[in-house]
Amino acid sequence: MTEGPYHHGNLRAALLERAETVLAESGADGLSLRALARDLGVSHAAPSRHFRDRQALLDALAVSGFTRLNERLRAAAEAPGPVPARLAGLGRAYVEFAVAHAPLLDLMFSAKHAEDSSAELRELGHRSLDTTAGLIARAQAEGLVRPGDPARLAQVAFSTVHGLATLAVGSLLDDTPLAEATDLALDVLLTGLARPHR
Amino acid sequence: MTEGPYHHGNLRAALLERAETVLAESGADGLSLRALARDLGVSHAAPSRHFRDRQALLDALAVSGFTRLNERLRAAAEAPGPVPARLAGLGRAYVEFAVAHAPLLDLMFSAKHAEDSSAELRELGHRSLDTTAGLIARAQAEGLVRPGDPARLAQVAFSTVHGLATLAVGSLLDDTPLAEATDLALDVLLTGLARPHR
DNA sequence: CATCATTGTAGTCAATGACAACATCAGGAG
DNA sequence: CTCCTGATGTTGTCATTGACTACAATGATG
Repeated sequence: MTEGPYHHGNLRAALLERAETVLAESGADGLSLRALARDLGVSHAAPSRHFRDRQALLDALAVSGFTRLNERLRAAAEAPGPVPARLAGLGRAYVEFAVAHAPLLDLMFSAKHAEDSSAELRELGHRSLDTTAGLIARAQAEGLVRPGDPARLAQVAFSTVHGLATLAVGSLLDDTPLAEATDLALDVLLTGLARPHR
Repeated sequence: MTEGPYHHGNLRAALLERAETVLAESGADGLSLRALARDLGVSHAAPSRHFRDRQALLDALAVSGFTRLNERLRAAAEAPGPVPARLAGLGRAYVEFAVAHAPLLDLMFSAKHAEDSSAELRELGHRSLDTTAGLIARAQAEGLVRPGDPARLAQVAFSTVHGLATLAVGSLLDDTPLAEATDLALDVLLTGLARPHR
């Protein structure tokens, strides 16, 4: 009404940034395009210039989330040290990220994305799996992990940590400290993946 | 307008039944109290007599889902046969249920429930874990599973199958048949849980 | 300077959740 | 039998929201 230039300057980025905050605080259900516009001091229809509809914004958030997650995972996978320790680090990194950004993870794995961005999200999800599969393949080469398609073993590893994060967010771990539950899960997982000796 | 007795007779049950169908077909986001009322031929405010608000209906659906899931799990746990086979059956039963009722599972584990029903949901979630823990304790008694708090080992087992179901629903298993992914995950899990020989 | 795609605004519509006031019905108290 | 009362359903209304349309300001480009 009273101030500011006609054009915001970088509304798209501002929308995404504000949306991330709201998502973290109130979950995806609490995200309203009009509320975002109000927060940023623009008109209620301005967001539509950057996101076709609400779902498009949610999709963009999911993409951003996967990108950041993949960076973390790659960093963990490329850390120095023996391969099994790196695998465990990868798992811990995933659980930490998932619990710290629970509503975002929900978005990332929720199955209701537009057809086109769905392809991109699958692609990004695969990158997470590929990172894990790469490390598993390396462990196999060192004779530390059972033989088998690394991609499929990565699915199993991923399932374990993702499920654990879900339980944690859902308050189903009770008084078990998350770190302890994570360590136990990773121990069971890595033991199960290990090459059967003898 | 033109027909039917003033009182529906069993609106609450009818709402829940219809809501389950809509949930399965369109997900939780597609659930509208007014649409339900239209479907059942009652006025738009009638549902409010049975569910304080939309969330209360979703909570009731989640409770119903957990109850049915627990029945399935109990049946699998009490099936005849050796304990390890029953553990695997329990896992398969979970994955099947989760994939067949993906939006319902989302609801059950989504963290945005009213404070009071949240307690009931946690309680029901624990029953699932307890069923698993009971079977694990039995396996420990037979010397088949590593020592340790059965409740915590059950958390790990639960994580694995729940995460696997999430991956499957999110189309992240690619062309891997779900049954094969499940078998592999259960093999890794049960191997990891097994008592370390020697 | 003139043009025009981009970006933002103002106005509108239908759908929805929530609420309030009123209507109907069933069953018990007297 | 009559009256009362609580449970259940209806009608009316409001604010919020997503989506759409027409219009306005901006600034890049020729």
